[in-house]
Amino acid sequence: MEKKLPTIKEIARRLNISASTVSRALHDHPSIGLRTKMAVKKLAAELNYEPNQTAIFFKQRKTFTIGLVLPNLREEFFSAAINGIEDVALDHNYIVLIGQSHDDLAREQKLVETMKNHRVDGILASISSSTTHIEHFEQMKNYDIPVVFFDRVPDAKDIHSVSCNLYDSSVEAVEWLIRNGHKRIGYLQGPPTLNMKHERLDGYMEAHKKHKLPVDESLIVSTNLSVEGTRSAVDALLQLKKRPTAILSFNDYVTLDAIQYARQKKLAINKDICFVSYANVPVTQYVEFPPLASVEQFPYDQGVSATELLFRLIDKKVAGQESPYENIVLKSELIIR
Amino acid sequence: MEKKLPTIKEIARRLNISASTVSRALHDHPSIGLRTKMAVKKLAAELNYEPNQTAIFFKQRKTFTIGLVLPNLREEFFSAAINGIEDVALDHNYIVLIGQSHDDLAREQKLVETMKNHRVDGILASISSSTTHIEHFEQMKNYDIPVVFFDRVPDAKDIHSVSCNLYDSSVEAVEWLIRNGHKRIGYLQGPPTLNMKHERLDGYMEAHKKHKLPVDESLIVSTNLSVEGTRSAVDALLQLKKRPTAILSFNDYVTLDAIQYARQKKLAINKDICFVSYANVPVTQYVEFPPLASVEQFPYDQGVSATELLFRLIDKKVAGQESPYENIVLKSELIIR
DNA sequence: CTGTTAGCGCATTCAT
DNA sequence: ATGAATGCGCTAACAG
Repeated sequence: MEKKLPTIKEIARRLNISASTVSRALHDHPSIGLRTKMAVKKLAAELNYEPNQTAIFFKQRKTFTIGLVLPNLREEFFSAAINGIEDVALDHNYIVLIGQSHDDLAREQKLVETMKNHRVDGILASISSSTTHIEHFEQMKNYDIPVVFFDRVPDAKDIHSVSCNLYDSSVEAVEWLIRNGHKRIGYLQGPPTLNMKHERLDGYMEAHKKHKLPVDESLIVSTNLSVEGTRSAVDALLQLKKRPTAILSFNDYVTLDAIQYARQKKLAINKDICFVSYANVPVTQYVEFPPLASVEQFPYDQGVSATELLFRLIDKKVAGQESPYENIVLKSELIIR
Repeated sequence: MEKKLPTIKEIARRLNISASTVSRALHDHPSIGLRTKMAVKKLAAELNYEPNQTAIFFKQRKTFTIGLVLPNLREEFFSAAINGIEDVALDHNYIVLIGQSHDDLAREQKLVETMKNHRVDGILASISSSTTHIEHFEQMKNYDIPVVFFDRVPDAKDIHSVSCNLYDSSVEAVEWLIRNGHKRIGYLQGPPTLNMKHERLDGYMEAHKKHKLPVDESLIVSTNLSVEGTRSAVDALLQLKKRPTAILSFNDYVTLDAIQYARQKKLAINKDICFVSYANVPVTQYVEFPPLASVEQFPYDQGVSATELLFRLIDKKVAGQESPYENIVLKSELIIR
């Protein structure tokens, strides 16, 4: 049975006044007689009247909803980011529509499309590893839906973004390894789509340069982030005649797989081979051999910052102003255990 | 600058026909002349016309949105559940509004309220550990918004739910410990709000009974799931004159904290003390001393099942039928490493 | 085959 | 101080 919620009209009918009077009374409009105002409020309370937000959204052409598109929620990095996003959104009386791309471009496109259909007021996105172009996001300009990328930011101009600068920490991480006596340091990078800014690699190079260490190209390998991809990449490093004594790797998840594999290959972790990584996810505290150091990327703060930026864009949009592209860069921090 | 998207009216105006004709043409209504139909479709394509879904939602009194309220996303259990939920939702062309209660009743209430304001078509919920009543969910009946609880299901009648039966697996888990020679088995339970069905405890008792082992009340302790809560609970067990040789504990997260604490206390894990747990979360594969066994609760399947049930309720609602309360119970499974 | 009318729930402009 | 009229974008009942 469809229940019928009381509407402003129903109240008007019962009181023999017009709907607009009811509307104004409810909004404490100054030019409403106290008597009628009281009567309206009283009846509204009795009937448990609540304005139908969807009607209001429809009229105002706003939904008080933001869309969040990200690769997955499994990684603690993203769930931490959501905490920041949700906190800011709730402060603004907004709520979050969520969608996981599972690193699949087609799914990401479908999600963006669906969110557009729902007329979200803005979109936050961290792109999938298979995202080779961002037309689906750029389309949003036609609908006046601002998009802010965070963490996994595409290599494009004319976008808004929030991310951590990994260059400095990368230099620092590699220098730390060098100071600890390592001379052959492998670099296990992620898939090309996620390496577009080369910050990690540039940092790796710079540290070598500063310490006058030659860079051996064969020490640089890639994984698509899958367990198998990581294993074969690590395998390539271990097969080398002169194998590395340390590996800088894309993120903690990859590193855990890498460490597991190295152990299977009977290497003594932190002795035969050391690992330094990115993300600094909390679960690593429970594992036997966590990376010796990891670059904290402050997911919560990125989430907060991205969402705040998005709200600035939304506010400007309703004010009819153009916004210059903003690319906020936060600092990262090397955490040594 | 507010862009103006083409509307059905605009098309009508340009073609000097009525809006309803345009609407029908776009929907391939049978009784529309081929010529006008083509003309409409052609112009619509040229203008990149897309129906304004929010208007349609408004008219149909549906939002194609479901609300998901859960304690947090950090636990892999919940993020796995979301995968199931999202997959089913997307199949139905629905999208998911998300909200984390962070185990705070007030926040849970606010989230439910907000989702109601957004007129979600249904709500999926896993209650917070501080949820002592469910009035805020029951209120949803007044708005014809069906609610399905999953995993953390409140102890109430007249609700819909999907959960795992933990009784059998609990018996099995404890019996497994007993068969492995343990005679004093501690039980580290969660907060009272999450133990309402006592399935774990009943199973624990039953296994003792079957094997004619006495149950020592002092072996049963509780944690509020915080690290400190878990530590002091474990501490209580370790302080006992006759300390347990094994502990059955609320879930893997609690267990990881418990194990960490036991190690700090210089106990040899799996020798001085063994752990068996619930949830079987994947991260445990990376840790040095995972629980020896864990009860798989199939979060993905729970998510799928709960969402399917929710859609059945939504469909019946639009068909104007009453639905009997459904409480789906899935099997759990003890996974031994 | 197509147009006219009405209405979803609300806010707002223009009258009175 | 209040009511009538209008419109947001779309669909559908009713009329030709």
